[in-house]
Amino acid sequence: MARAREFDEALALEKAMLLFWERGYESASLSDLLKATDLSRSSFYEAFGTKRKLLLATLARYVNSGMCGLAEPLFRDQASRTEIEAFVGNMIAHGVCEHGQRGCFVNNCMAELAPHDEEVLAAVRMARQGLERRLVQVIRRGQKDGSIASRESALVLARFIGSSVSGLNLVAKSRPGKAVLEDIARVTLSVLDKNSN
Amino acid sequence: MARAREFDEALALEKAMLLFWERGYESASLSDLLKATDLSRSSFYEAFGTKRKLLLATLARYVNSGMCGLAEPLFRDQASRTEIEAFVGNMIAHGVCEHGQRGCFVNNCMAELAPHDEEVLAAVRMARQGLERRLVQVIRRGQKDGSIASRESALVLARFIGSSVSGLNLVAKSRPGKAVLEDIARVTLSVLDKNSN
DNA sequence: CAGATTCTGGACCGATCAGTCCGGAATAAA
DNA sequence: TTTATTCCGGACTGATCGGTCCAGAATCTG
Repeated sequence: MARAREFDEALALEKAMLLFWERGYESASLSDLLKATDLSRSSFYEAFGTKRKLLLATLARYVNSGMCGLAEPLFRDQASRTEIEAFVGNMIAHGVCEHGQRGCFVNNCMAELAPHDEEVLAAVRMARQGLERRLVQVIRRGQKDGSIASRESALVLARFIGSSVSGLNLVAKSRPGKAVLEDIARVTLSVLDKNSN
Repeated sequence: MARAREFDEALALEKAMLLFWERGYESASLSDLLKATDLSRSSFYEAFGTKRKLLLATLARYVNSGMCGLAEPLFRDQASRTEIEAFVGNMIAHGVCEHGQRGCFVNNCMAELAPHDEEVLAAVRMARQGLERRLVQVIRRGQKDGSIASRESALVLARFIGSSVSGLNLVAKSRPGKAVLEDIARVTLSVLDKNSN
């Protein structure tokens, strides 16, 4: 009866996400988005509604893909301290790769839009909370198996790690070099040590 | 001979900075800037050139005002651990105040513009470097007077503190509440402790 | 094939963007 | 007052913004 859709909506969503991620929301224009997704104007609006709705959609995609895999170690079974270190390692690797200046998409949205957009703020909060909850589980496991100190509660440590990783991602945008990021990560992780002196 | 300038350029610069700080660069339109500075279009261009030049000028102003006073404790004579704590305390206070969603102007510029604007990147790097250098001095003093552990070099600790404060400022944009920020700050500062277990 | 449906390129919309320019009002010194 | 200088409101530019709409091409079922 009807003509079949000829473009891959999921793929277009990902392409759009990459553009928002790289350029931010405001400075990614509609023409940029059309070029990146290779969609016609009509198909674009048919598929995604408005630019703003598309942003929310890409944000959701990013979050429930585990930050595009960067947070994958944390979601392994039996994840403990080793996986936290792998997670932080992923952040460093991403921070020095060819697209390192992108940082973390959630953080970018938080910085650019959260202060003036309630909906984005809510989405970003959910994302942060999701990561924090998982970090609490992993840290708790680490505290049980002895790889992580118990002098601070798992919740407090999770918040600290979450904040530190955000800082790391942000600092990476000034391209300070891998060694600097590794120094920061090392000190950050030392907080988890049982004996740090 | 000539008519005297009737507006306060320094004041206008500050007003413009506040607008950029709150709204970011892209979404602060020229009309917004004119309204905020209370300048006519002509006077604006006469005084500041382009919007972009104005941004650089406000960024410079912010930096060499010591982040609008937030970093003031660090620049006191004999500054040591206490002043680092005061600095972090200022960040928290700023993060929960009525304009808390502004975060740090340098960080905002870094997040929004540094990846695609070489000049902003350079300015941001200079700013970060300035803070880092001062932190090194202060930490070194702390290590001498015994208030800060020496297991890590002053430079590494300075980078860690700098990154952590950036993270704190960023996290504050999601308005997590003062208690959360204080938890994060406490753990961050515990890295400076001689015995943290 | 016919008919139904959907795709797509591009014209078009009003609004806004950053930036330029001019002419008259205001203000000064001489 | 004359003259020089600056200030400023507002008209104006070309470009671009996000978003709508339509006509025709393409693709399907029957």
